[in-house]
This record gives sequence, structure tokens and C-alpha cells, in this order.
Amino acid sequence: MLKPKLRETKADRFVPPPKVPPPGPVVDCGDPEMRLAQDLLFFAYRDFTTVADKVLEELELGRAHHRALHFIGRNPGITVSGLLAILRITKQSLARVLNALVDQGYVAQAPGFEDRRLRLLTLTEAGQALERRLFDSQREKLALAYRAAGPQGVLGFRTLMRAMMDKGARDYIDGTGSPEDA
Amino acid sequence: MLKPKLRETKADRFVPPPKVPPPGPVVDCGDPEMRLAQDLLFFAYRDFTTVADKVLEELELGRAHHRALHFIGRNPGITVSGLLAILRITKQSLARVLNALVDQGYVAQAPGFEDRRLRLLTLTEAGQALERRLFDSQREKLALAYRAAGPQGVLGFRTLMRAMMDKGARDYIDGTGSPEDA
DNA sequence: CAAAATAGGTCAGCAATATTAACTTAATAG
DNA sequence: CTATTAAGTTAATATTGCTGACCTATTTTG
Repeated sequence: MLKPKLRETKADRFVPPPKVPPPGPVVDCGDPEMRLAQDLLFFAYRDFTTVADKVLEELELGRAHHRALHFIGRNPGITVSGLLAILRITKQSLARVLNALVDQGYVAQAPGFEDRRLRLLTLTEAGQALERRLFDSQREKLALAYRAAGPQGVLGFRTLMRAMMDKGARDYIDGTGSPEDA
Repeated sequence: MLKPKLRETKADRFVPPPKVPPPGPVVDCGDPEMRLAQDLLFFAYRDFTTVADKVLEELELGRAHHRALHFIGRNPGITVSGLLAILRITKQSLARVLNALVDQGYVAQAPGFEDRRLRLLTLTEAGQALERRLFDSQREKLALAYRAAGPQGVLGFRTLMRAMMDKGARDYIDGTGSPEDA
């Protein structure tokens, strides 16, 4: 055979090995890592949502009420449609929750200025106070986690979470786009 | 008044302004940032869980079934108690889901070796295949998010999520500690 | 202006997922 | 032998979600 033995020429010794990493930062997306991510999301979300439950239980409210309070608080004057789009539930499911919150004086409704069909939702003072209580219970856990991750870690967290949401929700988070798109 | 005017001595000019950042990495834990974190968690989790729903719908299964499949797949031979501890639901809630999965041939039960009271749960081949389908639907979204965040971002994400879970769940994730503690 | 579209409310019924509580069986542990 | 434990079962209930149909008030459009 005429095939030359590679290791006999000096030049061959300097051929770099086939590189994998250089083009851009490499991220481990193998099965184990992705499975871990599933677990992380499940447990973090489970324990994040659970801390507010004690407060809710006292008041005979559920997580659905908390979600509504949260997003009305974040978007004062949001319409029913807007809230529906965010929560991704049906009008009837929201109605029960919303009626309870209005009846108990946590949420106020006002007709829209230009379009009087709209019911603009806001938190009453009691609603703000309650939402604050619920928020504070989660805030502690959240702040601990933020400090554990550090500024760079928080950036990573934000990027990763943003990338996991639908485009509409991303726009909503970014401030562009209305709640309807979320 | 005998109080000296500070700006008249040369040395005073070099007094550094009161610094905030230096002691350790500073993380913004103000209200707006914590509120944003709430939003991120809600939308990311909402859209992460939703992608598997189409598959589940075909098979007339729900998210509860998915969760059970996932954690049995992650912990072959897990006991009913272990699964209950992870999911944090009652025996009766799990029973319905588990019976359905066993009836439909996705989950197999085997008595424990040493303690024959235990029912060790495993996925059948069909169960593994189904779990795989469900996993793959989420995997895509997850991998995209991981790549968007980069290696450093992923580290931050992991740290932050870990810090948000209860200690038991953290131990479980880390491999130390049994499912019972999760 | 009349008709269509929209925002919202409401009613009835149903399904999934969760709860508490009490009871049974089988097996282990003291 | 007794107590405890793991699991299954049964029954009744609550929460949260769904579909579909129908109604009112208001805005928009032809």
C-alpha cells in the first residue's frame, strides 16, 4: 500500500484535534440535564406557590383568587378580556373568582371612558393590602433565591424564563404588547 | 458655630462617596424586580406545562398523569409513599391517577423484596414510550431556553431554582435524601 | 339608522383534580 | 401477640376548570 504513515511527517504532529466548543458557548442539553430542568421547575414552582397558601386559607380563598389579584394589581385598569388572556381560563371560570373578589371588596370595577362596555378592574385598598400580604410571603423566598444566584445568575434566570414563554407573554413582560397577547 | 466647613480642607475632597455595591455581589431585590420574577415564573411554567397537553389530550390523560409518569420514570422502583411525598397530594388523589396508569398498562407494580408491603412502581415499555413523547414535547422548549441563556445563565437558573425549593426537595434533587423527603 | 360585532354577564351541566375521613388488608416490628 | 406501617378502598365534598347557550349594553359598520 502506498498510503503514508501519518505520524512520520513533522507537520502532522501539529494538526489540531477536531474542536467542538469554539463556535459559541456550548450548553449541555442532554437528557439528564433536561430532566433535571423539569424537576427544578416542578419543585421550585410547587414550593413558590405554596408559601402563599396559608394566607389564602385563612380567608377561604384559593390560588385562582391570588392569580387574579396579582395580575389586576400589576395592571390596574385591565379589562376582563385582558385578564382572561393572561390566565388562559374561560370567562365562566374567571367569573366565579372575580365575583367573589368583588363581593368581598378586594376588586373594584369601573366602566371604560371611551368604550363603556369595558369593565376596568382595579384593586381596592383592601385588595392592595391583601395582595401585598400574599406578595410578601413569596417575596422572602424569591429574594433569598436571587441573592443565592447573584446578579449574573439572575440575568441567566430571566433570559431562560423569558425564552420558555410564548411570544405574546414575552412581549407582555417586556412592556410592549397588551395583556390580550399574553 | 465652630463646625468646620468640610469642603475647605484638601483631605476632605478625597473622601469616597458612600459606596453601596462593594460588599459582595449586589442583587436587585426591589419590588419591581420581585414582581417581575413572579410574572416570569407564572408564564414560563404555564407555557412549559402546556406543550405536553396536546399529547395528553389524545390519550384522555391529564397533567396529574404526566407528573406521575415523570417521577416514576425518574425514580424506578419508587413507592407509593415516595410518590405522594413528591407530588404533595393525598393518597386518594394519587390512587385515581395511578390506577388509570396501571389499567392502561403504563405503570407496573412489584412487591418489595425486603418489605413486601411496598409496591415498587416502574414504567412499562409503553409507559416509557409515552413519557418519552411527553418529555420530547417539553425538551424542545427547554433546550431553546438553555441555549438562549448560555452556560453561565444555566448555572444561575439552576442555583436560583434550587434556592426556591424546600430543603427536602433540594436534597432530593442533589441525589442525597430519598423521595420521601422531597 | 339598522345590522353586525364586541365586551361582558349569566345559567346549566359536566369533568378533572384535589380534599378529609373512616375502614380494610397485608406485612413488618416490637 | 400487638402495634405499626404501606397500601388500597369507599364515600362525601370543594375547587377549578370546561362547553354551550343565551342575554344585555355598547360600539362599529354598511
